[in-house]
Amino acid sequence: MTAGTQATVARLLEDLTGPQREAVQHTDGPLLILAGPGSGKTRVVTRRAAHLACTVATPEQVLAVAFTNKAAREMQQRIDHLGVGRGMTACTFHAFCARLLRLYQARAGLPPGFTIIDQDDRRKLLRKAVEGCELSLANFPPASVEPAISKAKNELLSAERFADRDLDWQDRTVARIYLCYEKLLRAMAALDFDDLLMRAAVLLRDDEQVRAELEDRFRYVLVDEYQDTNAAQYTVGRLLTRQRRNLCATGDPDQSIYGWRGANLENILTFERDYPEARVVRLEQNYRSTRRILAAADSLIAGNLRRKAKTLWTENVEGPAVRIVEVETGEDEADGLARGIAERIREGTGADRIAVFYRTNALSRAVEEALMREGIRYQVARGVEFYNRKEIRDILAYLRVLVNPADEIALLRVINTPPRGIGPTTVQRLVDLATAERRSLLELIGDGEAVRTLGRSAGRVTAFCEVLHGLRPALEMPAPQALQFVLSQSGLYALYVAEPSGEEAPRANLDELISAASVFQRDRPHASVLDWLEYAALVSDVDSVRTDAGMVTLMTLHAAKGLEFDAVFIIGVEEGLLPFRRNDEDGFDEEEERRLCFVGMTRARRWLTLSRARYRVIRGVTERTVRSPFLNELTTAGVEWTEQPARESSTRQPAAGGRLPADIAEWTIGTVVRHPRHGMGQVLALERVARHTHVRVRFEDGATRAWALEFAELQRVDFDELD
DNA sequence: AATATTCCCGTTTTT
DNA sequence: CGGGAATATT
Repeated sequence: MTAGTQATVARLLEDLTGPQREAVQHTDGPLLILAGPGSGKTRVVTRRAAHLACTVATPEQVLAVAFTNKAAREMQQRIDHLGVGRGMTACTFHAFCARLLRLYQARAGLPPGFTIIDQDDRRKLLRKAVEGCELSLANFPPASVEPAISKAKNELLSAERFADRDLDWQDRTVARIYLCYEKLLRAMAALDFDDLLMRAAVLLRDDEQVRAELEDRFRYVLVDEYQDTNAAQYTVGRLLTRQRRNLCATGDPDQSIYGWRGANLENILTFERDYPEARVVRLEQNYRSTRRILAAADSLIAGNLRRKAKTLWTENVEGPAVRIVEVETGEDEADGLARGIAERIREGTGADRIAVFYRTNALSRAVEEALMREGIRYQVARGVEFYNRKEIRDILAYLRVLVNPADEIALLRVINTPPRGIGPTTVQRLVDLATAERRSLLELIGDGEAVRTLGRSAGRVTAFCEVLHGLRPALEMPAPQALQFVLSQSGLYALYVAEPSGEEAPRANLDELISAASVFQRDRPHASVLDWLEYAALVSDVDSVRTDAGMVTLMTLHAAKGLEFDAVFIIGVEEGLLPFRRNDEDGFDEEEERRLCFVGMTRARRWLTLSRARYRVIRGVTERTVRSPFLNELTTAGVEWTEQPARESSTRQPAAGGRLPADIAEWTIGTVVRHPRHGMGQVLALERVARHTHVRVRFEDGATRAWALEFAELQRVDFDELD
């Protein structure tokens, strides 16, 4: 070891605690790092990667796999920052598998230029598959078949093998749909997200040579967020490290929040059984949160049974109380939140150090409005929404057709976008003809003779074909130029940008897409349009969240994993919302919901507020809510409950001797009420009489009384006030 | 064929 | 409430 290397190694081990240092210095053999929130895991992982790269391996031999693009990018940046380890691979599982499959495309039995389709396209295809099986879409909604097929793929069950098993009628039907769906995928040379993992896993499993090559290339493999791996990912990790067994898994069972996507908590819980010789390092000291926040989070997660017991501790200060705020309505909640944030900012916390988390994206709206009213700048992490915009999908579809002529979904999308007079009838005739002659649509469109049979529309189809042909040069261009070129030559520019009466948004979105492509191309100068498409298929909007932009960040609890903020507000902590419950749902997992809440809470460094509204507008209807059981589980002393008064509102009249509802929606049949003289009762009916609403109540004494709503001396009694 | 309208659906989280 | 698909209209 040279003196320079020695100095570097010393620097990598600087300011680490005992367990951290142990993990960083571990080189050969399996390693499990059980890392609690805020325990410096990323630091350990990146230092370890760098340490490997300057002691026992070259950077090229180290592979770090993360779960999200955001995590992968952060890892890459921090490794780069350490100055050693440039040339290391850090990417998501899906990206890694996609790259693998491109590299060994022929050996994997895949067509060149295969398309990666997203959930939307997958739904469309699934729909087609259901129809192809002559089943009713009502009985087999694609959205309900999807999880079954996804699960099968996660378990490396091909359609054939799936169909081979002993199945009940329901599953046999799913098997038929699965087979048909696979046929459609093959026909359009496409893979869905699950295929990427499955095909890569199968390739590694069945192709000795490929595996040997990869094992030789990647000698040290690091899998972050191991608790979120599904069976296919688990297999990839295992197969990649079969000879050397240099698999380092890091994670925290208490932060497993992707069970709904097939993640198997068992993978991390049984790591020690899979790798009996594994070294296990526990990182339990928290450097992030105050004692009170940590204690509250710990008291919550203690309610879970399926976990590895762990003792979180910190030397940090006790800090301000964790606040639980209960308010009347979702609007009150948002208002109070905005005021709370404004106060934080006034007291000196930077806006970019503040975040609002919620269970579902739908909750962001009220918050956005309130923040706008307060004049607070914010950014919303919107998942895949950006890539679902019509204009974005349109332009990507053009590129897809160019790259993969078999991509029929993309072709059908662009054939009449912008409108060029090729209507459903013509399209149907083309599709039928293609099916009958067993030719691809694109081929057919380029066949003058076949097109001529279309009669009047023939000219338009030919014109479209020429447009496509004219777009071909885009394939040779850098991504941003290719996008520009397609935009102008396809007619999309005229449709979305030049259109004087058009909206602003499409233009801005297209601009954003092009600048994203520029950034991509700048970082990867040799990347092709195909690479860009692959990248675009595997990213989400969450990946572009900046934490240095002077803005408050709004995001889902899922997107919050791996981040930290000085002040965190979690809203909508209500039964059914957090924990989230669907009426019929079988897959409900309360422990996972609890972990989700735990993840959110442990993002906070100093201030943590959880709030809940008694009434919330859900799908346009005001509904009563019930306090989340999770709030009741925060039993530590450092938690402070607050009742926030309803905001002043012109619609809310002061009640005579009681609290009057803001509107009738607050009073539903069955609402429990208290009357100053008659005692407790329950609302029997609400009826409109002339310009008044009458409320009819049955009291404990058995009597039924009725008043006009504005004169009733009734006070609503909330569930949680009853004991 | 394109646009306007209605209606009906479902309704989480992300690669 | 809001998006998408089916239906009506121009």
